[in-house]
Amino acid sequence: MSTLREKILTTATNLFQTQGINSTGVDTIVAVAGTTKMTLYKHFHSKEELILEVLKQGHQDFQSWLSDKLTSTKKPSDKLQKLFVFIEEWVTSPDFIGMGFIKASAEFPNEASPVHQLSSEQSRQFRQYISNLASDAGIKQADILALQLSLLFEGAVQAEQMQRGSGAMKYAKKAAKILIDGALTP
Amino acid sequence: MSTLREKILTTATNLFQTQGINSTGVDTIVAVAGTTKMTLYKHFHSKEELILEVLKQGHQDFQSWLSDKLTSTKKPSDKLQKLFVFIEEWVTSPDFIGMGFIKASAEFPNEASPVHQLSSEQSRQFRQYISNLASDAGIKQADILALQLSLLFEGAVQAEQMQRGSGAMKYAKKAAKILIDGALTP
DNA sequence: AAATTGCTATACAGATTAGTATAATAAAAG
DNA sequence: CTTTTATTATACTAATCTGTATAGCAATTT
Repeated sequence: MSTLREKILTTATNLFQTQGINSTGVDTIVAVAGTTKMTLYKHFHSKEELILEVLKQGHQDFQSWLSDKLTSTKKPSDKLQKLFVFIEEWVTSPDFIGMGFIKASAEFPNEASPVHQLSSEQSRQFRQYISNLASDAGIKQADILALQLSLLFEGAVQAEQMQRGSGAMKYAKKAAKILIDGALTP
Repeated sequence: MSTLREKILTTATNLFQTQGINSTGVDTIVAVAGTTKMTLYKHFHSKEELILEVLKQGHQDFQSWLSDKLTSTKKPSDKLQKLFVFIEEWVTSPDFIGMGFIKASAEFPNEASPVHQLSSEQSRQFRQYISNLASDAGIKQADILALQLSLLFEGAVQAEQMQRGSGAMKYAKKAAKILIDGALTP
């Protein structure tokens, strides 16, 4: 396993989030990663492929991290509540740089774009993950609640990126609690 | 008053939203608008100024449209509820192309960028507008409710852009009603 | 009639972009 | 020892980008 490939991936992840995807050239990526363009293009056939791999890696890391965090919580209805607690920790941690698929879908609005399609798919997967948690908690219309919670989540990530330290996720969490409690007691 | 300036503005607004801001060159804008680069640069000193003007115009149009819609509703507490009804109409209308400041802040993540700063300011203004409606309705912690409602709004606009016809705003509206009702009856 | 104004058309400069070609270096594997 | 593999370094191509320079046209204004 090449360590340079991972170095390029993490460097690109950071630059894409902090400077924008289209605004970050491959020359900048290799310079920061401390390698050359030839090496980058041996590991990734094109910039688009690099973008897609960055998205895949980021989403996988996030989902793994979240699943790990939630294993300690046993009761299904508690998991749904804990979800936003952990997400708030993540968002307010100093090394939070945003959610890949949110920025990517904004920078690639054309629905025919592979980047847009992957972003859309990842957003759908995350919503499905929440929906499964809601189902396990015995909530009837789990899909609807999952959609509403994901709106709060994505809106808060966006708000946090627009102005760091806005505390958006704190109040998203409180709103989520109201919606979850409402869905739990029919 | 030049009509070409407006033509350039509306053309740029559409292209920015459908193709992305950084992905849309001034050559494309003038070609679609049916004019030349010289004319564009007579009306706007730079592409950045054009972007800023597009944002200002879009935000002003949206706020005017929303204020007009809400004048027919007299009772303050009803206004807050009606807000999401009108916004859902707007989002589901066929000529909906998204919210300028949401995409702009994603494409210009650097906080030092004037485009990012204006986007952030417009988001803040919209939240303040909601907060004022909440205050008029007699809600105590109006700022918190306004933040939560704006998260639902921005999340839903984002979701609608990620997948048209997702119906995200419909359920954002229902979530908003729950939060508003909860805030109205303490 | 002359001058100003708004716009078109075209060509260009200078910078940046994604991606490739080629040669050299260093280390590991045969 | 020799060959393969991974990487570096540099130079390059071809396209694209923002912004400007120059010249001309057409309508309005003075």
